[in-house]
Amino acid sequence: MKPTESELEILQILWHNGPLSVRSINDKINESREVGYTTTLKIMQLMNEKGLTTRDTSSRTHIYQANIDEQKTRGSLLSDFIDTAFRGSAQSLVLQALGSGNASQEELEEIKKLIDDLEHPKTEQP
Amino acid sequence: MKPTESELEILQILWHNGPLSVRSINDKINESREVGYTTTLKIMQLMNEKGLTTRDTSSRTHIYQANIDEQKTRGSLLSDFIDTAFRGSAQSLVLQALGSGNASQEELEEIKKLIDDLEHPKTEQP
DNA sequence: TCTTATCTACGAATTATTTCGTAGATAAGT
DNA sequence: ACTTATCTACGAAATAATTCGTAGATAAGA
Repeated sequence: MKPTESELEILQILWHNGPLSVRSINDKINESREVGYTTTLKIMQLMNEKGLTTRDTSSRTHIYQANIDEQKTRGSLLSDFIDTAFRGSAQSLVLQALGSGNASQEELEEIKKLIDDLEHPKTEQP
Repeated sequence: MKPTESELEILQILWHNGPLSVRSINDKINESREVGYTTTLKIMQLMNEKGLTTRDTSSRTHIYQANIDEQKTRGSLLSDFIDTAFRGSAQSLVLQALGSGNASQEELEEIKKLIDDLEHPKTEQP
């Protein structure tokens, strides 16, 4: 259920580039680190068995696509991470993330807006 | 340099309970999951070799204490996590963390305050 | 004292993940 | 047609992390 590091790396690529061949994904990975083609192939075959991806095998070159939702996956990875690294406190995590100067002025504004929305929820529109 | 899951679990216990024996730590771990005593012992011996902890061996029962800083460790785990799970965007992480209803009213207020401080930095007090 | 409990050290088995070589099939290029 | 490149599948080695059994030393309890 929880993707490994390598699997997550591939999922990110699929989420942001749509369905791709093993070759394309391996090329993208190799932009940042060196990995053999068959390594990537193997991992993607395993991902498929696990249901993390689906693939189109109608042509010789198989085309893979993500089969789990980006938001949901991020969500469960995050709550896992909050538990193990921040002892369950989302607040500590947010304070640390913002405190270390990781966000720009505009981003901070957006976050404030989100908080306001959360604090004063509007009734749903029809 | 980067602690494993088990190591992090132990570090959390040390950070929040001060120097402890292997027995104490193993007891604490067993409150949530079952693990043999020598397993914990082994991991702590490895942690010591890696410099994650120091220990007092003056009595037969060795007393371990954390040798890396909680804030710094959290910080580097977090930036790692933001890179791998949120493609480098601290903003996305914060929005997700707050959006999923993980924070209380008071926590949201505190976060807003922090943002205000970040946006309007005061000159340092002497 | 002697028996039992507790502790460390060590080595090795187990499990999970990543890595890649080789073989066989198909397609592309000449 | 034939030679080369590309693709999948498979198996197995390499690496990393966790798990625990056993042995020997020391302390505690009867």
